[in-house]
Amino acid sequence: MTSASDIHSKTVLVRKLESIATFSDEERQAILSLPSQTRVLKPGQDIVRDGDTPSQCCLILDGWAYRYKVLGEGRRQIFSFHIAGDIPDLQSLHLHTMDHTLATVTEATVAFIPHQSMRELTMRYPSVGAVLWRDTLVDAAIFREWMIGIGRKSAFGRIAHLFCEMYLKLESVGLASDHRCPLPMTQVDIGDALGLSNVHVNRVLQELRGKGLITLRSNTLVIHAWDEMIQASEFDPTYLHFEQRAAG
Amino acid sequence: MTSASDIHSKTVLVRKLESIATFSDEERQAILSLPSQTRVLKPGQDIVRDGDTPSQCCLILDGWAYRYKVLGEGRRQIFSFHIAGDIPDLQSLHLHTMDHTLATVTEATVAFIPHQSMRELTMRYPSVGAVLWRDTLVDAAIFREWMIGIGRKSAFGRIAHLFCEMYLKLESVGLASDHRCPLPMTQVDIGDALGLSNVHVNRVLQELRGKGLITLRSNTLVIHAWDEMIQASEFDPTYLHFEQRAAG
DNA sequence: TTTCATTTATAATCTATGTTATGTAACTAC
DNA sequence: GTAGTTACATAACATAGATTATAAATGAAA
Repeated sequence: MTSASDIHSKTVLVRKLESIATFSDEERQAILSLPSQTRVLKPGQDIVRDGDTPSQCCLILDGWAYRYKVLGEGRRQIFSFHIAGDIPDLQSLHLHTMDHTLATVTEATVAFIPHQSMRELTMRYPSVGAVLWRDTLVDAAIFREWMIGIGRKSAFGRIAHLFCEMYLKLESVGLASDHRCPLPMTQVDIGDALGLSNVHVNRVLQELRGKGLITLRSNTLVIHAWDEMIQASEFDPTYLHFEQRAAG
Repeated sequence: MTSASDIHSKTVLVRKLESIATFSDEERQAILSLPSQTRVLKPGQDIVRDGDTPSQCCLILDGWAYRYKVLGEGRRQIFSFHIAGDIPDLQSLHLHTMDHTLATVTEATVAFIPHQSMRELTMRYPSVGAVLWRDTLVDAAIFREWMIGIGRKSAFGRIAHLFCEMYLKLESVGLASDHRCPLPMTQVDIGDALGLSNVHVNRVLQELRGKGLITLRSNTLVIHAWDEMIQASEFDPTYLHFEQRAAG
């Protein structure tokens, strides 16, 4: 639990938003000055539930989270995985009733920011509001890309695509490099995200390993053959809408 | 082709946005005063293409549109169907490169509104901007719901769910009532939206008819057994985030 | 070090849905 | 009114991935 003047927690937010936009110093400062309350949560713990009407949103500072909805007979669909810098329930700012649940994958440190403060920020700095809007639009673009996978790609292509996506998301905020990244979700989680059974996820993982494309051990993914992976999964990063920056 | 002072074209936009929000007279007037250029398009015509960087967005005045992306070997994933009042490419206001294509299903009348005018509107009336943002968030909520269907529901449940959703969307803007609505897409389109082959879509339609749940003829859908349909498809309209209005 | 729970691995069997093929009905365009 | 085109319907066969079952690793807890 930290005080409202804790600036460090929002640097991860600035870093994330700067992967899809640019800010002036004043805008950056306004984001860093947002009030927030930090908390550490256990793995597998719900943060906001389907049906809730939250009055704050949740910034991930460390660890992983995911969004899901449960159906009858134990079926579950996972919509997204989230990492440090993400605000996975930013949509609750304008959709007052949650239509799904947000939960932790790993132990996670999260900062809660009051909706009221977010609204004041977007009113005072409409250009920051536009970036937050943009962030929710990228979120939607990722949903569309997942729809393509679940609807029209093989299990092999789907899993390879997810791995490429997660690697690039982590790399874009400095949490991965050299085609190596953390990947803490279970095979059941991967299946529920991609519309597959855990058994079939396991089969495909063996296949990916057998072909020498990846290593996946102790929650660490290494992609050995990036080009083959993006080709096999028809991966094109356009949909992530990263801000283009001069290389260097 | 109409002049910039054509107010009637924006009344369908106001009607649509009032299905998910409320406006003051001044806000309503500001929306009606947006400049636009109207055009009539043939069925199956692309409006904005994957890779384009449009400087306007497209308001549907009449007819149906849909969004899709094509993969290799003729595979196609449809992301959404759109009706009068929708701005299917509103996301292009903040995502500058299209990551999919928008096209007409039927002959359609559309109004193009310059991004610049939309930006000015959101700057002058932040509350209107919030409603437009909200509209893109509902769009994303519908993507999530489709992911559930494609990932975790049977073909039967998916198709029934789509029919319930389209009926409610049309009803909410006064384009349907009595569980009867237009449904102009082909069985191939339905398959590409729900991750099914056209053959299987046909099988399931026969089954829906055989059980007396629906009639579907000449692009008109009638849902005879609403309760059974929503039960079979696990349909819960919360995700559409309609503005609650006092019944009357 | 043993216990308990979770995750991963693997095999055998089954099924929902895909694929291919063909015919018919409904529109469109002269 | 006929030709061409598109959409719908149906059958036979094929398969990707589901289901069920079991057990081996792994890791946390005591």
